[in-house]
Amino acid sequence: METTPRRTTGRPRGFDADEALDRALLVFWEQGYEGASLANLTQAMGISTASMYATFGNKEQLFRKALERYDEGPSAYVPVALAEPTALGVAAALLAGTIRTTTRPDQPHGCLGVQGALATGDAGREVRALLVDWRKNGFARIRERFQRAVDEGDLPADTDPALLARYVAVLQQGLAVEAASGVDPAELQELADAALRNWPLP
Amino acid sequence: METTPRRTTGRPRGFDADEALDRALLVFWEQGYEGASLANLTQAMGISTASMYATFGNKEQLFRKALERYDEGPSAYVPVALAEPTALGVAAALLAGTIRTTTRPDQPHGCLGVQGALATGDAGREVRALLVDWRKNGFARIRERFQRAVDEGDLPADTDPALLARYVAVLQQGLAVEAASGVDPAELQELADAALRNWPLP
DNA sequence: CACGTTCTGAAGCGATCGCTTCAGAAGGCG
DNA sequence: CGCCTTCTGAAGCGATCGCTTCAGAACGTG
Repeated sequence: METTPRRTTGRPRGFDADEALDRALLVFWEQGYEGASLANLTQAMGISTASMYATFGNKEQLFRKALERYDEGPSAYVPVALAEPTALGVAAALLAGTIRTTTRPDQPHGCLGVQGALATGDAGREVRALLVDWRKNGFARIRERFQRAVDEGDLPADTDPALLARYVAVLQQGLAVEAASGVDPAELQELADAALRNWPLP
Repeated sequence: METTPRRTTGRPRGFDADEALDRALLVFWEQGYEGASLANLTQAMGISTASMYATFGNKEQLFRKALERYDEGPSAYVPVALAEPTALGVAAALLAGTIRTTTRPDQPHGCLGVQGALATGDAGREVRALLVDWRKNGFARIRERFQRAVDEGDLPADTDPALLARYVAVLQQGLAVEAASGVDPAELQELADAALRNWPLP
Protein backbone atom coordinates (compact mmCIF):
# COMPACT_ATOMS: atom_id res chain seq x y z
CA MET A 1 0.00 0.00 0.00
CA GLU A 2 1.00 3.60 -0.53
CA THR A 3 -0.64 5.55 2.21
CA THR A 4 1.75 8.49 2.02
CA PRO A 5 3.48 9.91 -1.07
CA ARG A 6 6.78 8.75 0.46
CA ARG A 7 9.10 11.69 -0.14
CA THR A 8 12.72 10.94 -0.75
CA THR A 9 13.98 12.72 2.33
CA GLY A 10 13.15 12.88 6.01
CA ARG A 11 13.16 10.41 8.80
CA PRO A 12 11.87 7.08 7.58
CA ARG A 13 8.83 5.49 9.20
CA GLY A 14 9.76 3.37 12.15
CA PHE A 15 7.12 0.66 11.59
CA ASP A 16 5.66 -1.44 8.81
CA ALA A 17 2.40 0.18 7.75
CA ASP A 18 1.06 -3.04 6.26
CA GLU A 19 1.73 -4.98 9.39
CA ALA A 20 0.19 -2.25 11.53
CA LEU A 21 -2.87 -2.34 9.28
CA ASP A 22 -3.15 -6.09 9.66
CA ARG A 23 -3.19 -5.71 13.41
CA ALA A 24 -5.79 -2.97 13.24
CA LEU A 25 -7.88 -5.25 11.04
CA LEU A 26 -7.90 -7.89 13.75
CA VAL A 27 -9.07 -5.38 16.34
CA PHE A 28 -11.89 -4.06 14.14
CA TRP A 29 -12.84 -7.60 13.23
CA GLU A 30 -13.17 -8.69 16.82
CA GLN A 31 -14.57 -5.58 18.46
CA GLY A 32 -16.40 -3.86 15.63
CA TYR A 33 -15.86 -0.30 14.47
CA GLU A 34 -17.42 1.40 17.46
CA GLY A 35 -16.19 -1.14 19.96
CA ALA A 36 -12.59 -0.65 18.89
CA SER A 37 -11.11 2.41 20.58
CA LEU A 38 -8.12 4.36 19.39
CA ALA A 39 -6.24 3.09 22.41
CA ASN A 40 -7.07 -0.53 21.51
CA LEU A 41 -6.02 0.00 17.93
CA THR A 42 -2.76 1.86 18.44
CA GLN A 43 -1.69 -0.51 21.19
CA ALA A 44 -2.27 -3.50 18.94
CA MET A 45 -0.55 -1.70 16.06
CA GLY A 46 2.39 -0.87 18.30
CA ILE A 47 2.40 2.81 17.33
CA SER A 48 1.31 6.10 18.83
CA THR A 49 -1.85 7.91 17.91
CA ALA A 50 0.20 10.58 16.16
CA SER A 51 1.76 7.98 13.87
CA MET A 52 -1.62 6.46 13.17
CA TYR A 53 -3.12 9.80 12.18
CA ALA A 54 -0.10 10.74 10.08
CA THR A 55 -0.21 7.42 8.24
CA PHE A 56 -3.88 6.56 7.91
CA GLY A 57 -5.80 9.79 8.44
CA ASN A 58 -8.32 8.97 11.13
CA LYS A 59 -10.23 6.08 12.62
CA GLU A 60 -12.76 5.85 9.80
CA GLN A 61 -10.11 5.87 7.07
CA LEU A 62 -8.18 3.28 9.03
CA PHE A 63 -11.26 1.09 8.95
CA ARG A 64 -11.65 1.60 5.20
CA LYS A 65 -8.05 0.54 4.65
CA ALA A 66 -8.55 -2.41 6.97
CA LEU A 67 -11.60 -3.46 4.95
CA GLU A 68 -9.54 -3.34 1.75
CA ARG A 69 -6.97 -5.45 3.51
CA TYR A 70 -9.76 -7.83 4.49
CA ASP A 71 -10.69 -8.18 0.83
CA GLU A 72 -7.13 -8.98 -0.12
CA GLY A 73 -6.56 -11.41 2.73
CA PRO A 74 -9.32 -13.24 4.59
CA SER A 75 -11.88 -12.51 1.88
CA ALA A 76 -9.64 -13.41 -1.05
CA TYR A 77 -11.48 -16.70 -1.48
CA VAL A 78 -14.39 -14.81 -3.09
CA PRO A 79 -12.89 -14.05 -6.53
CA VAL A 80 -11.38 -17.53 -6.56
CA ALA A 81 -14.78 -19.05 -5.83
CA LEU A 82 -16.47 -16.94 -8.49
CA ALA A 83 -14.00 -18.31 -11.02
CA GLU A 84 -15.16 -21.89 -10.43
CA PRO A 85 -16.35 -23.45 -13.70
CA THR A 86 -19.88 -24.30 -12.55
CA ALA A 87 -22.48 -22.34 -10.61
CA LEU A 88 -22.73 -25.15 -8.08
CA GLY A 89 -18.98 -25.08 -7.71
CA VAL A 90 -19.14 -21.34 -7.15
CA ALA A 91 -21.77 -21.70 -4.43
CA ALA A 92 -19.94 -24.55 -2.72
CA ALA A 93 -16.65 -22.64 -2.76
CA LEU A 94 -18.29 -19.50 -1.41
CA LEU A 95 -19.87 -21.33 1.49
CA ALA A 96 -16.75 -23.35 2.27
CA GLY A 97 -14.65 -20.19 2.07
CA THR A 98 -17.03 -18.37 4.37
CA ILE A 99 -16.87 -21.13 6.95
CA ARG A 100 -13.10 -21.39 6.76
CA THR A 101 -12.57 -17.65 7.09
CA THR A 102 -15.06 -17.08 9.87
CA THR A 103 -13.95 -19.92 12.13
CA ARG A 104 -10.14 -19.90 12.01
CA PRO A 105 -8.81 -20.41 15.51
CA ASP A 106 -6.10 -17.77 15.05
CA GLN A 107 -8.49 -15.06 13.93
CA PRO A 108 -11.65 -13.40 15.24
CA HIS A 109 -14.70 -15.50 14.53
CA GLY A 110 -17.31 -14.16 12.15
CA CYS A 111 -17.12 -11.76 9.21
CA LEU A 112 -15.82 -8.21 9.37
CA GLY A 113 -18.26 -7.16 6.67
CA VAL A 114 -21.16 -8.33 8.83
CA GLN A 115 -20.15 -7.63 12.41
CA GLY A 116 -17.91 -4.63 11.78
CA ALA A 117 -20.82 -2.22 11.97
CA LEU A 118 -24.22 -3.94 11.75
CA ALA A 119 -25.93 -1.58 14.18
CA THR A 120 -24.20 1.61 15.27
CA GLY A 121 -24.73 4.96 16.89
CA ASP A 122 -24.28 8.20 15.03
CA ALA A 123 -20.50 7.91 15.11
CA GLY A 124 -20.61 4.75 13.03
CA ARG A 125 -23.28 5.71 10.52
CA GLU A 126 -20.93 6.11 7.59
CA VAL A 127 -19.05 2.90 8.29
CA ARG A 128 -22.32 1.07 8.58
CA ALA A 129 -23.32 2.39 5.15
CA LEU A 130 -19.92 1.35 3.83
CA LEU A 131 -20.50 -2.24 4.95
CA VAL A 132 -24.03 -2.25 3.55
CA ASP A 133 -22.49 -1.38 0.20
CA TRP A 134 -19.79 -4.00 0.72
CA ARG A 135 -22.43 -6.68 1.23
CA LYS A 136 -24.56 -5.44 -1.64
CA ASN A 137 -21.50 -5.61 -3.88
CA GLY A 138 -20.82 -9.17 -2.80
CA PHE A 139 -24.36 -10.14 -3.66
CA ALA A 140 -24.17 -8.40 -7.04
CA ARG A 141 -21.05 -10.28 -8.01
CA ILE A 142 -22.70 -13.61 -7.25
CA ARG A 143 -25.81 -12.59 -9.16
CA GLU A 144 -23.77 -11.63 -12.21
CA ARG A 145 -21.90 -14.91 -12.04
CA PHE A 146 -25.14 -16.85 -11.90
CA GLN A 147 -26.58 -14.81 -14.74
CA ARG A 148 -23.59 -15.89 -16.79
CA ALA A 149 -24.25 -19.48 -15.76
CA VAL A 150 -27.81 -19.19 -17.06
CA ASP A 151 -26.57 -17.70 -20.31
CA GLU A 152 -24.08 -20.49 -20.68
CA GLY A 153 -26.65 -23.20 -19.95
CA ASP A 154 -24.92 -24.15 -16.72
CA LEU A 155 -28.13 -23.27 -14.88
CA PRO A 156 -31.66 -23.94 -16.19
CA ALA A 157 -33.01 -21.17 -18.39
CA ASP A 158 -35.87 -20.46 -15.97
CA THR A 159 -33.54 -19.94 -13.00
CA ASP A 160 -33.73 -16.56 -11.32
CA PRO A 161 -30.06 -15.58 -10.83
CA ALA A 162 -30.91 -12.92 -8.26
CA LEU A 163 -32.96 -15.33 -6.18
CA LEU A 164 -30.25 -17.95 -6.23
CA ALA A 165 -27.59 -15.38 -5.43
CA ARG A 166 -29.67 -14.12 -2.52
CA TYR A 167 -29.86 -17.67 -1.27
CA VAL A 168 -26.10 -18.02 -1.25
CA ALA A 169 -25.59 -14.58 0.28
CA VAL A 170 -28.10 -15.23 3.06
CA LEU A 171 -26.42 -18.53 3.84
CA GLN A 172 -23.04 -16.80 3.95
CA GLN A 173 -24.25 -14.13 6.34
CA GLY A 174 -26.12 -16.62 8.48
CA LEU A 175 -23.03 -18.79 8.65
CA ALA A 176 -21.00 -15.76 9.68
CA VAL A 177 -23.36 -15.09 12.57
CA GLU A 178 -23.17 -18.73 13.63
CA ALA A 179 -19.40 -18.55 13.47
CA ALA A 180 -19.42 -15.43 15.62
CA SER A 181 -21.48 -17.42 18.11
CA GLY A 182 -18.76 -20.03 18.29
CA VAL A 183 -20.49 -22.87 16.46
CA ASP A 184 -18.25 -25.72 15.35
CA PRO A 185 -17.08 -25.29 11.72
CA ALA A 186 -17.61 -29.00 10.96
CA GLU A 187 -21.25 -28.61 11.79
CA LEU A 188 -21.51 -25.54 9.59
CA GLN A 189 -19.86 -27.35 6.69
CA GLU A 190 -22.34 -30.18 7.10
CA LEU A 191 -25.08 -27.60 6.82
CA ALA A 192 -23.52 -25.98 3.76
CA ASP A 193 -23.39 -29.36 2.03
CA ALA A 194 -27.02 -30.02 2.86
CA ALA A 195 -28.11 -26.58 1.73
CA LEU A 196 -26.72 -27.19 -1.75
CA ARG A 197 -28.11 -30.70 -2.11
CA ASN A 198 -31.09 -29.57 -4.17
CA TRP A 199 -29.20 -27.31 -6.51
CA PRO A 200 -31.01 -26.62 -9.79
CA LEU A 201 -29.24 -28.65 -12.48
CA PRO A 202 -29.56 -27.81 -16.16
CA MET B 1 -43.35 -5.69 34.64
CA GLU B 2 -42.36 -5.30 38.24
CA THR B 3 -38.98 -3.63 38.30
CA THR B 4 -39.38 -2.25 41.83
CA PRO B 5 -41.23 -3.78 44.79
CA ARG B 6 -43.68 -0.86 44.58
CA ARG B 7 -44.10 0.19 48.20
CA THR B 8 -47.44 1.56 49.19
CA THR B 9 -46.17 5.00 50.12
CA GLY B 10 -43.95 7.64 48.65
CA ARG B 11 -44.05 9.74 45.54
CA PRO B 12 -45.32 7.66 42.65
CA ARG B 13 -43.24 7.25 39.52
CA GLY B 14 -43.84 9.97 37.02
CA PHE B 15 -43.52 7.82 33.91
CA ASP B 16 -44.66 4.47 32.56
CA ALA B 17 -41.78 2.04 33.03
CA ASP B 18 -43.06 -0.29 30.30
CA GLU B 19 -43.33 2.49 27.79
CA ALA B 20 -39.87 3.76 28.70
CA LEU B 21 -38.54 0.25 28.24
CA ASP B 22 -40.16 0.01 24.83
CA ARG B 23 -38.41 3.18 23.76
CA ALA B 24 -35.08 1.95 25.11
CA LEU B 25 -35.62 -1.24 23.15
CA LEU B 26 -35.91 0.73 19.92
CA VAL B 27 -32.66 2.57 20.64
CA PHE B 28 -30.74 -0.63 21.44
CA TRP B 29 -32.26 -2.29 18.38
CA GLU B 30 -31.15 0.43 16.04
CA GLN B 31 -27.81 1.42 17.53
CA GLY B 32 -26.66 -1.74 19.26
CA TYR B 33 -25.66 -2.04 22.90
CA GLU B 34 -22.40 -0.15 22.63
CA GLY B 35 -23.64 2.33 20.06
CA ALA B 36 -26.51 3.39 22.31
CA SER B 37 -25.33 5.93 24.88
CA LEU B 38 -27.02 6.72 28.15
CA ALA B 39 -27.89 10.13 26.72
CA ASN B 40 -29.53 8.52 23.66
CA LEU B 41 -31.47 6.12 25.83
CA THR B 42 -32.72 8.48 28.52
CA GLN B 43 -33.67 11.11 25.96
CA ALA B 44 -35.72 8.56 24.02
CA MET B 45 -37.21 7.25 27.25
CA GLY B 46 -38.09 10.78 28.33
CA ILE B 47 -36.55 10.37 31.77
CA SER B 48 -33.40 11.42 33.58
CA THR B 49 -30.44 9.19 34.19
CA ALA B 50 -31.29 9.08 37.89
CA SER B 51 -34.74 7.70 37.13
CA MET B 52 -33.27 5.16 34.75
CA TYR B 53 -30.80 3.90 37.33
CA ALA B 54 -33.41 3.83 40.08
CA THR B 55 -35.82 1.88 37.89
CA PHE B 56 -33.64 -0.43 35.81
CA GLY B 57 -30.29 -0.65 37.60
CA ASN B 58 -27.76 0.19 34.93
CA LYS B 59 -27.24 0.10 31.18
CA GLU B 60 -26.62 -3.62 31.00
CA GLN B 61 -29.67 -4.52 33.06
CA LEU B 62 -31.70 -2.14 30.95
CA PHE B 63 -30.57 -4.08 27.91
CA ARG B 64 -31.52 -7.38 29.53
CA LYS B 65 -35.00 -6.06 30.28
CA ALA B 66 -35.24 -4.71 26.74
CA LEU B 67 -34.33 -8.14 25.38
CA GLU B 68 -37.08 -9.73 27.47
CA ARG B 69 -39.42 -7.12 26.07
CA TYR B 70 -38.18 -8.03 22.60
CA ASP B 71 -39.15 -11.63 23.27
CA GLU B 72 -42.62 -10.65 24.36
CA GLY B 73 -43.17 -8.21 21.50
CA PRO B 74 -41.33 -8.33 18.19
CA SER B 75 -40.12 -11.87 18.76
CA ALA B 76 -43.43 -13.25 19.98
CA TYR B 77 -43.98 -14.96 16.63
CA VAL B 78 -41.44 -17.64 17.64
CA PRO B 79 -43.53 -19.67 20.12
CA VAL B 80 -46.52 -19.28 17.81
CA ALA B 81 -44.47 -20.63 14.90
CA LEU B 82 -43.16 -23.53 16.97
CA ALA B 83 -46.74 -24.50 17.71
CA GLU B 84 -47.53 -25.02 14.03
CA PRO B 85 -48.77 -28.57 13.43
CA THR B 86 -46.11 -29.57 10.90
CA ALA B 87 -42.35 -29.09 10.80
CA LEU B 88 -42.63 -27.42 7.42
CA GLY B 89 -45.27 -25.11 8.84
CA VAL B 90 -42.93 -24.30 11.72
CA ALA B 91 -40.08 -23.45 9.37
CA ALA B 92 -42.26 -21.35 7.09
CA ALA B 93 -43.74 -19.45 10.02
CA LEU B 94 -40.31 -18.82 11.52
CA LEU B 95 -38.93 -17.41 8.29
CA ALA B 96 -42.02 -15.35 7.56
CA GLY B 97 -42.01 -14.05 11.13
CA THR B 98 -38.34 -13.17 10.87
CA ILE B 99 -38.90 -11.21 7.69
CA ARG B 100 -41.94 -9.42 9.04
CA THR B 101 -40.23 -8.44 12.28
CA THR B 102 -36.94 -7.36 10.75
CA THR B 103 -38.38 -5.18 7.97
CA ARG B 104 -41.25 -3.27 9.58
CA PRO B 105 -41.12 0.32 8.38
CA ASP B 106 -41.93 1.66 11.85
CA GLN B 107 -39.16 -0.25 13.60
CA PRO B 108 -35.42 -0.63 13.25
CA HIS B 109 -34.51 -3.08 10.52
CA GLY B 110 -32.81 -6.31 11.48
CA CYS B 111 -32.85 -8.40 14.63
CA LEU B 112 -31.89 -7.17 18.09
CA GLY B 113 -30.59 -10.62 18.98
CA VAL B 114 -28.18 -10.47 16.06
CA GLN B 115 -27.13 -6.85 15.76
CA GLY B 116 -27.48 -5.87 19.40
CA ALA B 117 -23.93 -6.96 20.20
CA LEU B 118 -22.40 -9.14 17.49
CA ALA B 119 -18.89 -7.73 17.89
CA THR B 120 -18.06 -5.54 20.86
CA GLY B 121 -15.26 -4.07 22.90
CA ASP B 122 -14.64 -5.05 26.48
CA ALA B 123 -17.58 -3.03 27.72
CA GLY B 124 -19.99 -5.19 25.77
CA ARG B 125 -18.51 -8.59 26.42
CA GLU B 126 -21.23 -9.78 28.76
CA VAL B 127 -24.05 -8.55 26.57
CA ARG B 128 -22.44 -10.25 23.60
CA ALA B 129 -22.38 -13.50 25.56
CA LEU B 130 -25.99 -12.92 26.52
CA LEU B 131 -27.00 -12.71 22.87
CA VAL B 132 -24.92 -15.74 21.95
CA ASP B 133 -26.97 -17.64 24.51
CA TRP B 134 -30.15 -16.07 23.18
CA ARG B 135 -29.39 -17.33 19.70
CA LYS B 136 -28.29 -20.75 20.94
CA ASN B 137 -31.56 -21.03 22.83
CA GLY B 138 -33.53 -20.15 19.70
CA PHE B 139 -31.73 -22.87 17.78
CA ALA B 140 -32.29 -25.40 20.55
CA ARG B 141 -36.02 -24.78 20.58
CA ILE B 142 -36.24 -25.40 16.84
CA ARG B 143 -34.14 -28.53 17.14
CA GLU B 144 -36.36 -29.90 19.89
CA ARG B 145 -39.44 -29.13 17.84
CA PHE B 146 -37.98 -30.96 14.84
CA GLN B 147 -36.96 -33.88 17.03
CA ARG B 148 -40.59 -34.13 18.05
CA ALA B 149 -41.58 -34.03 14.38
CA VAL B 150 -39.26 -36.95 13.69
CA ASP B 151 -40.71 -38.86 16.61
CA GLU B 152 -44.21 -38.18 15.37
CA GLY B 153 -43.40 -39.23 11.82
CA ASP B 154 -43.93 -35.72 10.53
CA LEU B 155 -40.32 -35.75 9.34
CA PRO B 156 -38.55 -38.79 7.83
CA ALA B 157 -36.94 -41.04 10.42
CA ASP B 158 -33.48 -40.45 9.00
CA THR B 159 -33.77 -36.68 9.28
CA ASP B 160 -31.15 -34.97 11.45
CA PRO B 161 -33.17 -32.52 13.55
CA ALA B 162 -30.11 -30.51 14.51
CA LEU B 163 -29.02 -30.10 10.90
CA LEU B 164 -32.46 -29.03 9.80
CA ALA B 165 -32.77 -26.64 12.74
CA ARG B 166 -29.38 -25.17 11.92
CA TYR B 167 -30.61 -24.62 8.39
CA VAL B 168 -33.60 -22.63 9.59
CA ALA B 169 -31.56 -20.70 12.13
CA VAL B 170 -28.91 -19.77 9.57
CA LEU B 171 -31.60 -18.60 7.18
CA GLN B 172 -33.18 -16.52 9.94
CA GLN B 173 -29.91 -14.85 10.84
CA GLY B 174 -28.97 -14.32 7.23
CA LEU B 175 -32.37 -12.78 6.56
CA ALA B 176 -31.86 -10.51 9.57
CA VAL B 177 -28.59 -9.25 8.13
CA GLU B 178 -30.23 -8.67 4.76
CA ALA B 179 -33.03 -6.79 6.48
CA ALA B 180 -30.50 -4.64 8.31
CA SER B 181 -29.03 -3.84 4.90
CA GLY B 182 -32.38 -2.55 3.73
CA VAL B 183 -33.31 -5.33 1.32
CA ASP B 184 -36.93 -5.41 0.21
CA PRO B 185 -39.03 -7.80 2.35
CA ALA B 186 -40.90 -9.13 -0.68
CA GLU B 187 -37.63 -10.30 -2.14
CA LEU B 188 -36.70 -11.95 1.16
CA GLN B 189 -40.05 -13.73 1.35
CA GLU B 190 -39.54 -15.00 -2.18
CA LEU B 191 -36.22 -16.40 -1.02
CA ALA B 192 -37.75 -17.97 2.08
CA ASP B 193 -40.33 -19.73 -0.07
CA ALA B 194 -37.62 -21.02 -2.39
CA ALA B 195 -35.43 -22.15 0.51
CA LEU B 196 -38.19 -24.43 1.79
CA ARG B 197 -39.15 -25.85 -1.59
CA ASN B 198 -37.13 -29.02 -1.05
CA TRP B 199 -38.30 -29.73 2.43
CA PRO B 200 -37.87 -33.38 3.50
CA LEU B 201 -41.35 -34.92 3.48
CA PRO B 202 -42.13 -38.07 5.43
C1' DC C 1 -52.00 19.42 57.64
C1' DA C 2 -47.57 17.45 58.69
C1' DC C 3 -44.97 13.45 58.20
C1' DG C 4 -42.39 10.00 55.78
C1' DT C 5 -41.07 8.05 51.64
C1' DT C 6 -39.96 8.11 46.97
C1' DC C 7 -38.96 10.24 42.73
C1' DT C 8 -36.53 13.67 39.87
C1' DG C 9 -33.57 17.60 37.80
C1' DA C 10 -29.20 19.11 37.92
C1' DA C 11 -24.66 19.04 38.85
C1' DG C 12 -20.64 16.61 38.72
C1' DC C 13 -17.69 12.28 39.45
C1' DG C 14 -13.26 10.08 37.25
C1' DA C 15 -12.37 7.90 33.02
C1' DT C 16 -12.22 7.57 28.32
C1' DC C 17 -13.58 9.15 23.77
C1' DG C 18 -11.42 10.67 19.01
C1' DC C 19 -8.21 13.86 17.81
C1' DT C 20 -4.50 17.63 17.76
C1' DT C 21 -0.36 19.90 18.92
C1' DC C 22 4.49 20.35 19.57
C1' DA C 23 9.14 19.92 20.77
C1' DG C 24 12.68 16.92 19.98
C1' DA C 25 14.68 12.65 18.03
C1' DA C 26 16.16 10.38 13.76
C1' DG C 27 17.23 9.70 9.51
C1' DG C 28 18.72 11.09 4.12
C1' DC C 29 21.16 14.47 1.43
C1' DG C 30 24.25 18.26 -0.04
C1' DC D 1 29.12 17.67 9.36
C1' DG D 2 24.99 20.57 9.21
C1' DC D 3 20.66 21.19 7.10
C1' DC D 4 16.08 19.87 6.33
C1' DT D 5 12.37 16.91 6.33
C1' DT D 6 9.72 13.55 8.61
C1' DC D 7 8.47 10.78 12.33
C1' DT D 8 7.34 10.03 17.24
C1' DG D 9 6.34 10.25 22.48
C1' DA D 10 3.92 12.82 25.47
C1' DA D 11 0.86 15.97 26.90
C1' DG D 12 -3.47 17.69 26.52
C1' DC D 13 -7.67 19.43 23.75
C1' DG D 14 -13.03 19.66 24.50
C1' DA D 15 -16.55 16.33 24.52
C1' DT D 16 -18.72 12.44 25.98
C1' DC D 17 -18.69 8.05 28.40
C1' DG D 18 -21.40 5.35 32.28
C1' DC D 19 -22.59 6.38 36.69
C1' DT D 20 -23.42 8.69 41.37
C1' DT D 21 -24.89 12.09 44.53
C1' DC D 22 -28.04 15.22 46.63
C1' DA D 23 -31.29 18.64 47.70
C1' DG D 24 -35.84 19.57 46.89
C1' DA D 25 -40.31 18.54 44.75
C1' DA D 26 -44.31 15.46 44.86
C1' DC D 27 -47.19 12.27 46.43
C1' DG D 28 -49.83 8.66 49.91
C1' DT D 29 -50.68 8.14 54.60
C1' DG D 30 -51.60 8.93 59.61
